[in-house]
Amino acid sequence: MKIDPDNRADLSAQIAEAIREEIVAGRLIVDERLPSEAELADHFAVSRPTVREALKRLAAQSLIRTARGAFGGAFVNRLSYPEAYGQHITTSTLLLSMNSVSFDVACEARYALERACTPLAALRRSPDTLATMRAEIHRQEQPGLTDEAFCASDVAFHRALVDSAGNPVLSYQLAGAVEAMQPLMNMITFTARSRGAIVGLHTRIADALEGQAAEAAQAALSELEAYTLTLGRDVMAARAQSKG
Amino acid sequence: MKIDPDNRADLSAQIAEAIREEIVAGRLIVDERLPSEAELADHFAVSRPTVREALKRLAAQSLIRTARGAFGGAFVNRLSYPEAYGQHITTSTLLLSMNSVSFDVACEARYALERACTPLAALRRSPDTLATMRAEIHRQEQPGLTDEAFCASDVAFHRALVDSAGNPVLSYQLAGAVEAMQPLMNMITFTARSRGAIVGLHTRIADALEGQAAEAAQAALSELEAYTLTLGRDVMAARAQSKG
DNA sequence: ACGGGCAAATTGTCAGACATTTAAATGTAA
DNA sequence: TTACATTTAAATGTCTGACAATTTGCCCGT
Repeated sequence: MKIDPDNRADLSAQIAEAIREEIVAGRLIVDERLPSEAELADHFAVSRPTVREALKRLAAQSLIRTARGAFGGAFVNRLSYPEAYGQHITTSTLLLSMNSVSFDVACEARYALERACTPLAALRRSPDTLATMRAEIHRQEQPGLTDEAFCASDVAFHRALVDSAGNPVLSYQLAGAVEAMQPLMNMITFTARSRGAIVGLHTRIADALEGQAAEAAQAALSELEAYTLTLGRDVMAARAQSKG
Repeated sequence: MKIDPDNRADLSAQIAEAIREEIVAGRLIVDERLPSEAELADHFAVSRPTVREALKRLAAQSLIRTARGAFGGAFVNRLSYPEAYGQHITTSTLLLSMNSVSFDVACEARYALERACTPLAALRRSPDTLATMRAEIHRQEQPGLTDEAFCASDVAFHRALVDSAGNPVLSYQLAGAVEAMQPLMNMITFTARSRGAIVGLHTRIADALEGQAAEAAQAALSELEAYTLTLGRDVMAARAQSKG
């Protein structure tokens, strides 16, 4: 575990990278304790603040956790699903918002990925995820719901759909796609008419999954994609017009 | 932008979180300059090293970049696709390796996601991505190839397949699934016979995409999934036996 | 045997200083 | 006037040393 003495990059970045490689390569295993900050400073021939900056970088990525006190220190962290979810969603959301990704492209990606789940979801859907979908549909039928709350419920419905596939890796990968769309969806004004159409398609999807009809679920999902696309395009067109 | 004075968590973590929220909410926009470290230290009533630790946390997530010198400082970073790719891949790889995800589950997720790409890939495949797939197939036919190099080429082939869909958001989301499988795939010993079978299926996929036959591509992909699964299960069974 | 307090180890935070880098401002010469 | 060299100011990068807060284990007295 060494750093390049004539590298001009930040020492703390180099040290963080060196330790990260040890973790990724499996030479530092989960729950293993790293040397103390003083020992690391000695090893890399830098000061303690520099080591600390490196450790904070790793902590920000959930690669390590720290504990104070005797027998405390920095430990290799077991990356949990919730932590990974959070990081993935933050990154995906920022990637979309900062790179002016079009509504069309984001929408296409999201629905393509969701369609990938439907065969598995139809096979394995549980009473639990079905109940969640029904509950969200019911929420979406409430007339007093704000657009934002409607969107949030929409995300919850789609997450339940993805979770129905019963594959945590799939759920993790799709969390980014589904959640990252929310800011874009939030720009849409949902009329009573469009809400009705969406709720109808959600119901068709839930019914299809309950009846284990993968094809029907995919068809409804595709219709929902087409409908969402028209809603999004209307918003974008209106925005473009008000700008120009 | 404030921090809770009676929060027992690390000050640097609180400060990083406060700034991150400003960025995610869009109140700090891309390329905007943050106050200098001294000013931030003053604002949050902490010392400069504490502020620096917070900034390093944000830098580790590519949320900010720093520049030295006059008119330097910390700037909100535009999250680029390559940066997001890297973070996503690291997180996905560690998530799989640290949570003892079974070969079956990872394999199922990966191929389900790839199948989601094939309709779009058949529609939009470019000469460029087709050439990449052909080149990787050719590489995979070389007899002297190590198992590791074969795996790396396999990943490159599948990435080209995903990129064929021409949707950068889709490519980004799938990068994690495809790359994170590599360590698991690296445990497999590829015999000449199994390599031949895989190359054959790769060729069928490339041919199908070139002929814009989405159905045929999906069928070949499903066969590849089934074959990969048997290879993986053999390895896992052998491992379990040597252990017990 | 049990509980309380003490010591040690470790991270968290602070203060101040110096080094390094960068770009703008300034000065100088052709 | 223009081009180039120098100075200067501002900012991050790094170091040193110190103290605070926290946690654990151990010793000691009851």
